[in-house]
Amino acid sequence: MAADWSNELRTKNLKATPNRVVVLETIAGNNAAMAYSKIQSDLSQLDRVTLYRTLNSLVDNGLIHKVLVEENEAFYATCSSNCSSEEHHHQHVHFRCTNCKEVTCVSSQPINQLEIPGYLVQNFEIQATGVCNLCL
Amino acid sequence: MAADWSNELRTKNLKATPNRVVVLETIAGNNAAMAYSKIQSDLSQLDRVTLYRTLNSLVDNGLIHKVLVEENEAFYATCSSNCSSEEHHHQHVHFRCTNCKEVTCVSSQPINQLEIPGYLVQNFEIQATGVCNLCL
DNA sequence: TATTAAATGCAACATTGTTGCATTTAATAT
DNA sequence: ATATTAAATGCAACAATGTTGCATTTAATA
Repeated sequence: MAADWSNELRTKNLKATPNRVVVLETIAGNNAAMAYSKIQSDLSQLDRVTLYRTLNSLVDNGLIHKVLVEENEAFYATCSSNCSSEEHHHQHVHFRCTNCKEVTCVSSQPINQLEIPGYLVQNFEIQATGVCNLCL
Repeated sequence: MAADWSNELRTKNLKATPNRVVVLETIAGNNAAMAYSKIQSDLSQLDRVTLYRTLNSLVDNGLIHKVLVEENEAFYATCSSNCSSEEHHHQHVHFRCTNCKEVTCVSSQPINQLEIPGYLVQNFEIQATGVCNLCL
């Protein structure tokens, strides 16, 4: 996606600090969603609290999204362009491969809208597990 | 669901200890999926490590399932009868209400199977956010 | 270049995850 | 009813992550 993270940050009214840019570059440079522990070890020079606050503000402002899988650890991936501070729209499936353990955002939109009678569905996401294309 | 948790436990080859029964009763007695912190405070007499191991083993053996929402905390709910140690099958949506903050398992099956070209999908679940029937 | 709101780094503490080990207990055989 | 045994428990201890406050630094702007 966006190579110029500084501009992306300013578009979201966030200061384009070196820390934020390197966090975005790190996550975007990962082929799959990136585990929190890997982000932290790859950026071990970065203060832990700063990373914590940076990730939160990037999620809050629609630049990255947080993927929760069955295990405990959170994964992060950069957002497509239609996310904002108000809402994250992900027309993809969060797929966790039981073989290689990678978590990838698969661009497949089998459902465009989820209807639940009596409920107002504002957002939804699908998490799938199985074997990914590379491991098959 | 099952009122006789002792038998349910033995069916899954787990010893029917008082601790496990009270954990199951507590979670089942909650109208919605129960936040970990609430489970712990409701069962504060229970050793924290025992609760941790109990929850894990109940999840592993298909008696409860773990629901992860966008926030950090895990929620737990009892399983329907078709779960096992091999696989959790949940023909429902995990719905988090942005108003009352409750996480409920909504029995709606808008999709029976998820197809992703090139991938083997073994299991999937849907997490939705919005406004629940009680808050509308 | 000066101003200022935001971001950072550090200390400190809270919560939850995790393992090892000695003790207790549920299930089973006798 | 009792003995046996594998599993469960409770406790200590430590690791990882979440979270806040505050003084200092810095990016954006005037």
